[in-house]
Amino acid sequence: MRSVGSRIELLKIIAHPVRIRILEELTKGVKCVSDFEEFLEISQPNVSQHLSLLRTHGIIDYYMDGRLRCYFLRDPIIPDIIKLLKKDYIEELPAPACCSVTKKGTYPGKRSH
Amino acid sequence: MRSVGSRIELLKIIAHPVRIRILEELTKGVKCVSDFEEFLEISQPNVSQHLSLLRTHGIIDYYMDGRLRCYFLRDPIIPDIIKLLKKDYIEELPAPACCSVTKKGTYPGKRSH
DNA sequence: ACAATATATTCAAATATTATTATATTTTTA
DNA sequence: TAAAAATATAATAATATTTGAATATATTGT
Repeated sequence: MRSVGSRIELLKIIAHPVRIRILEELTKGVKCVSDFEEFLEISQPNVSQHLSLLRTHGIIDYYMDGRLRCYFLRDPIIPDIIKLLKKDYIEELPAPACCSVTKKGTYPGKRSH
Repeated sequence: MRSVGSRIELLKIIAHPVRIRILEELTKGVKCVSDFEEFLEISQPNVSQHLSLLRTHGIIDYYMDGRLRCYFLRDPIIPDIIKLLKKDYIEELPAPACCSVTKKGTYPGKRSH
């Protein structure tokens, strides 16, 4: 099992608009570099850089098909994260009851309300 | 509903070891700054900076209790993310069938395997 | 073998993030 | 009302991230 620490590292890596779009596409199926180049509208070297970063972190991998590199998802947490990013939340979390006590909050003075 | 773009921004903000620990604690309940100072073992200004960042992004908020600031969770996605970070995945995603066709992949040449 | 295609790597510049130090603000107690 | 406690803000320095430009590599077609 991966540690929470390495999961945070993973979050950091994927928390980028281009990389999320790459991963979103890969949840749908295999794609090669020039497929991405087309719909991401960024330069080929930049696409490669993002793919490379994702790959060195074990998030994606590829196989060769002629001179194409066909990328695919490897880390099973990705589809769950993508799903979560699209999940609809209606409200904020309920505010805690006023003046609940924090660790230090056996505060001697008067409470302000 | 929040856009996927703003959710990516949120990911970026929370993808930091200290901030995840703060949020993890807040899923358990209200905490004040000096509570964090204690168990995070970082300086008070640094705690405040992290809290401030989380607050300006609407992820957490606080109420006053005397001179204490009692912080609590606001964004309902946080508990779900924390849960996901701790979720146990046994294997990698299944590799796609060899040589499946990408958009450009009606490749005329021989396949390398 | 040579040209073309698909992709990767390297370097540098611009920008963003992080932690530290010093100082300020606010509320409460004496 | 002055001191203290709790917390915030600002400025800085160190570091990391991001992109762009140029170049390199690898595979296939001729």
